[in-house]
Amino acid sequence: MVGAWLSDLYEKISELARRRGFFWPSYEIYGGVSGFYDWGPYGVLLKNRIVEKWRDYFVRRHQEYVVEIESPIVAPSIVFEASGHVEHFTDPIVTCLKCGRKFRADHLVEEALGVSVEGYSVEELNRIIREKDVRCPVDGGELGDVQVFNLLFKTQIGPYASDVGYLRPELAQGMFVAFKRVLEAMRGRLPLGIAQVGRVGRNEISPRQAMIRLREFTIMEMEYFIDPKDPHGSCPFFEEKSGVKMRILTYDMRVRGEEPQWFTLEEAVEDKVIIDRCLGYWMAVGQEFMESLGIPSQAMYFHEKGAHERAHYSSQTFDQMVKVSRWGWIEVAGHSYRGDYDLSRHMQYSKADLTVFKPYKEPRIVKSKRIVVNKSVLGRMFREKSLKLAEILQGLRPEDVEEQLRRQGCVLVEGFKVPGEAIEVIEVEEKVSGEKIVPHVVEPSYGVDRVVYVTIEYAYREKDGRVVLAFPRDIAPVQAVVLPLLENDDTLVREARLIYKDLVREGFTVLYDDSGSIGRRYARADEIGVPAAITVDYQTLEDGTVTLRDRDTWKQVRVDKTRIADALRMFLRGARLEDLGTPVGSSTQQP
RNA sequence: GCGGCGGUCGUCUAGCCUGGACUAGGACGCCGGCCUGCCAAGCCGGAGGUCCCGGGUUCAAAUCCCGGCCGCCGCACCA
Repeated sequence: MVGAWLSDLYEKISELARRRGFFWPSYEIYGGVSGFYDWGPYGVLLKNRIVEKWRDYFVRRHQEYVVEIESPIVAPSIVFEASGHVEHFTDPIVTCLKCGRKFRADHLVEEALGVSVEGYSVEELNRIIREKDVRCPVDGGELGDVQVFNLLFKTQIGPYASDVGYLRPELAQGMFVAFKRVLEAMRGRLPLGIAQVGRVGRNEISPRQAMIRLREFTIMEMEYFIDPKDPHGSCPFFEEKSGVKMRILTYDMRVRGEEPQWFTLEEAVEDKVIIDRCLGYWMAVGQEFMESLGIPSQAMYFHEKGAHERAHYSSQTFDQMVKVSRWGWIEVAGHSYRGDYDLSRHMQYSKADLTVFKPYKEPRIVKSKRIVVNKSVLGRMFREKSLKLAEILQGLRPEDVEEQLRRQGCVLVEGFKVPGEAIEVIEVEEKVSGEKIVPHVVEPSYGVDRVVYVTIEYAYREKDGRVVLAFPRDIAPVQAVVLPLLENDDTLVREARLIYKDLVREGFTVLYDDSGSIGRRYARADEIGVPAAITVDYQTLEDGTVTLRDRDTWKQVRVDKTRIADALRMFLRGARLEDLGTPVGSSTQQP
């Protein structure tokens, strides 16, 4: 019974979503294109509130260290060459000419021949397949040529075809490329979190599962830059969350066939289940963030990826999983330890200095040797060769120069003898006040569309044959509905319109509804998850109070209309209904 | 991309097998009016359909055939 209910929960939600305007497949009037979804009016409101909640948990509460930026969707190809996506986001695929099935060419060759072909080019894979006569593992059919599937959306920047651009498949590169600027703006200190919310594109081969797997979607992501040698200083808020409990399934546990286990953050880090304090901290924040959206902690766990399952940049990754009715456990976030891979690669490709200066507590005196070239002597001796020679001499190791001078009184360079009077090695004392380090990065990255979907799924209730979306009050797309008890009484209608306008002026997202019976209107509002209903009735005309109804209990209290905005604000923050006014007797069944 | 199943007002669906009387019917929802003193009540009226798209067979196609698109399931894929 429960299974049957669960299995069509997805159907019910997509039907509701289309009917009431939460989401639907894009380009419907042209037949649709898979992998693209529109968010409708209430979907956008809900999504915005969830994004705002994420900002609150990840950015605002850590504003001393975490800032948000926005960077472009399109990047020049070099960015994704540096990031490794041009190389690694590409799969070599072969098609069986007999049955049409597609396979990863490298996997097939490795399985068939038992040798590693990692890093082989398409041509090499093709040659091996022909030489060794690798065939379709299903029906033994001959294989076609190896093709390359790159999941990056490719485009062109400006009028020249040679200016290749790509749509970003993740936000991270935007933060890495802008790292130097943001660090400067944040006065050069670590730890530094750079967050971003934005659209990305991945040209999936065959996306399905509604908005669980899309070709274009929104990510909420943070790159948290730390000094790897200072695990404690990198996570100054660790203690606040050290008791947060998370269900974790490590790779080893998975191999042994075990179930996820509960760990406090502190245990997980101490037991080395999580390799880094910051990684663990942000997982704990992520756990609380998802719980604040109404996802129970039992319906979540963190799934550690094995070495071969991880992305090319990661040394540990946990997927944050949430259970949904139709597809079982799905990934809503990835929590990765990216090390210094990305910054190092961008330093290499851009030649920019992306290091962070880490001051010592006390400046250190460092003695070092330096080569001093006497250019006037050198110039007189070697004339036009002297500039070139000076450059080479400066590049030598001081110790080697010293050694040569001591042994033979001169330095041999390019076949020339440079005598002692033209070059000497001196010892200098330098005050060094710090060192340059390449920060490591911890990355929590959320797929917004999936998060919104699971939020809807966990908010879905059926009550007396009616559908209620019981969103947590503070993320409900619409916060209140204002209703005159009867639609044909001008006095009630006028009063309700005034209250509606007042609430709009106060900054709330509010509906006004006077069409149909009061019960129908409550039901309509419940269906899109409006947490509060404010009804103007005949008592309002007498004593100026209105009723405030709780979507989840259907209980009502009377509140003075002049205080309704405050009461609503408190209600949305989680105040108990009973504390906001005087109870209305069970009014539902009165004759 | 392969295989299976499916696609009809906003939504859910009847009709399809067995081609024609289908001017594609119903329910819910939506809009307007009446009624209604608190949980999808009732009455009247109304709007709303490329029967997924294209081609074919036929005197005649929502219905049969082929191709495509989209969806679901399985396989493959998912840095």
